[in-house]
Amino acid sequence: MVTHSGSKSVTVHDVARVAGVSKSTVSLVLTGSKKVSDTAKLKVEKAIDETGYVYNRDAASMRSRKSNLVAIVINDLTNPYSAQLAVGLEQQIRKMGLFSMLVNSGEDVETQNQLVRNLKEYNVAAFIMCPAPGTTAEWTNQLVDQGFPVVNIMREISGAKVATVLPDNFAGTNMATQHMLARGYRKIAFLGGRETISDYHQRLAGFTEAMVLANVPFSNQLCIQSDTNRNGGRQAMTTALEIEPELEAVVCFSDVVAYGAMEQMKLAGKIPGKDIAIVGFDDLEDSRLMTPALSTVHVDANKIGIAVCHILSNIKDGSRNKILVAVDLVVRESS
Amino acid sequence: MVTHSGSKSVTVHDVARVAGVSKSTVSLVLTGSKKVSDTAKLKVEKAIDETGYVYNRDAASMRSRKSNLVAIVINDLTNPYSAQLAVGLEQQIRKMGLFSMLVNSGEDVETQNQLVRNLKEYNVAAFIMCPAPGTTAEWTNQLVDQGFPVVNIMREISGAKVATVLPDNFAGTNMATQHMLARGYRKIAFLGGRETISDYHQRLAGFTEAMVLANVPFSNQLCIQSDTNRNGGRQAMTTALEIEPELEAVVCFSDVVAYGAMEQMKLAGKIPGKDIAIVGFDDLEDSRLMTPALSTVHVDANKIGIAVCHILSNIKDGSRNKILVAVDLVVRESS
DNA sequence: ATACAACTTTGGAACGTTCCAATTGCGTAT
DNA sequence: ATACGCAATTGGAACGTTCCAAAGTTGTAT
Repeated sequence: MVTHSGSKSVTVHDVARVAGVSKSTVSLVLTGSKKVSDTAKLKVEKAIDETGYVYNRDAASMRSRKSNLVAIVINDLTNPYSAQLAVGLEQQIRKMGLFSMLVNSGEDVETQNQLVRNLKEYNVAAFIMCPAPGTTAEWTNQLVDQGFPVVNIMREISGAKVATVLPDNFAGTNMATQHMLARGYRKIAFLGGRETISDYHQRLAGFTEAMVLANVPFSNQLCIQSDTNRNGGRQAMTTALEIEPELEAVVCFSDVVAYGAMEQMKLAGKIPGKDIAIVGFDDLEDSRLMTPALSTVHVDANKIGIAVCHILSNIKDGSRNKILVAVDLVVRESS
Repeated sequence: MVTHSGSKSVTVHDVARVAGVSKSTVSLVLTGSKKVSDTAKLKVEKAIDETGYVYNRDAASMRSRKSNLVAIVINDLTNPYSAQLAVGLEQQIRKMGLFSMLVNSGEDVETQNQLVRNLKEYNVAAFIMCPAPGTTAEWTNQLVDQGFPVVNIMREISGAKVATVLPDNFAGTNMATQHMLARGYRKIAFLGGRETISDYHQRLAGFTEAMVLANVPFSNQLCIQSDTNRNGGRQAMTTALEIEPELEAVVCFSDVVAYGAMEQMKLAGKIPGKDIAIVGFDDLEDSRLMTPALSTVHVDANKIGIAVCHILSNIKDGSRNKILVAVDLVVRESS
């Protein structure tokens, strides 16, 4: 409980006195009201400069019962894609004239619970959440029922009465897999991800549908779950090569998993992009700098930010729409 | 300016009525005062549960002129080390019973300016800043003079009257370089970083001192500046090999730069850790998963968090102490 | 029983803003 | 000149909390 700034602060009263108007007029200027004369506005602005006044949002938010503080609750900031997404969201939200704060749940549902409990006390205007695994529909709905606008991103919680913005996971892996098939590969594995995360199912489905439609036989054994980090990618690749030594291509759950898989491929004496084709998902900055440059499904963080803001600006409680953000396949050297 | 939660909220008055005590007593319980009887405390806590009361920090913060909201202003969240640092800081701050919010300046001093201006309005208790390039001492001092506790991290601004927490940059590269020298290498380059960032000088100094003390001649030409990202590492490595084709070892400004350098080495037909030894700085998660696993200077994000919190808890304005956080050399396969 | 200290509890004022209803100012039509 | 409408301005109340000084409740020593 650190003490706040020092000195007695400058208030609207002080500004009013200096400007020679009433505090109400100052308030009107501050809130950008149309019904204040230009002369008054000028006087007030001058007085604000002279006095070094700083707006007190706590007081404003308490009186007006409004807030322009949006909380972004991210599942894991150390995941490069999450970080990229967070940055994109932040920018879009600021463009809307709102202010965003970021907190990190670290994929821990209890931490997430704590954070949200605290954030409620800070009177946030809305929650943008990438929910930690284990987040229930009940919990989410409770938050909504308390009157907080909530938008979920990246992960879907079935039964939750919230708007959700997702990349088109199905289309992404579907395109990627079709691309591999078009290249003539038949022995294809799907690496990484876990059943506990909603997007896993969608990405896996995109893969299997492409395989089935192309009449290519494949084994569920070659759909290998793993942690969604570099190490997970290595393990999944190891397993894949044990099961199918003649593997021709892999479709990965994410770029980070692909990085691990490429690493492991090299250790096994296979050259990625030559002996085994590989494609990722996310299109991280690093992916075009890999050797070989990684083909991947590009997900535009800004588009997600825009979609979220769109929902935010015309939210009504109970709106449960789902927005799929289009993705593109970016073909590079690895496939 | 999104509208806040819906319904009329439950206040201390409501809790007081249900508990059968006065609002003052409720307030005492909420603030964890010692001078309230156990029976009263129990009644109040029960009433809080029953009514679903949520604390209104805006009101509290306005009246008490205190805040427990700490702003962490990060230079670039998409940089993995910054992200790791941010997460570590967040955890430590929460352990102190404070709440932290994260914002990202994206290395842009104008954005940083905007963010801080906004954050002041939110009555933050303190700023923890990794200042964007171009942040001046005047600007920083102004913030301090306005009464805000400020702690700078990672980057030092000369002339700024603020506490600063830094990894021991000099010792880090010094150890790393000594390690290379002990391995018998003599043709050593220092790759990455830019003069515009304060820690560049310290890390470079650690390198040159080790070289000089060992009586190893070296050329400034082999201290090659670059962007501190993967691409920068590639470019720096390219230049290094042009200047000195017989290069034996490289000390890198950061792990990310080292990643790029390793990439480029491979493209040039050199095997990292075998043909050319390489050491990084930061010790990112990924570094031990590289092939070869990257030797690096380990900087403990939690230690930095702890140091920051230490400063925060006994800050007095004008305190200008500088804390160097100890670092360790982690030797892996790459050297 | 009374006095006193120590501990608990309490109502009213205050924090800085916005909302509201009322008032002022001003130009135009009567 | 008077009345009217419209725009601009204004003082007081209110938001939900904490602070403060005063009052109430104990328990113990006289």
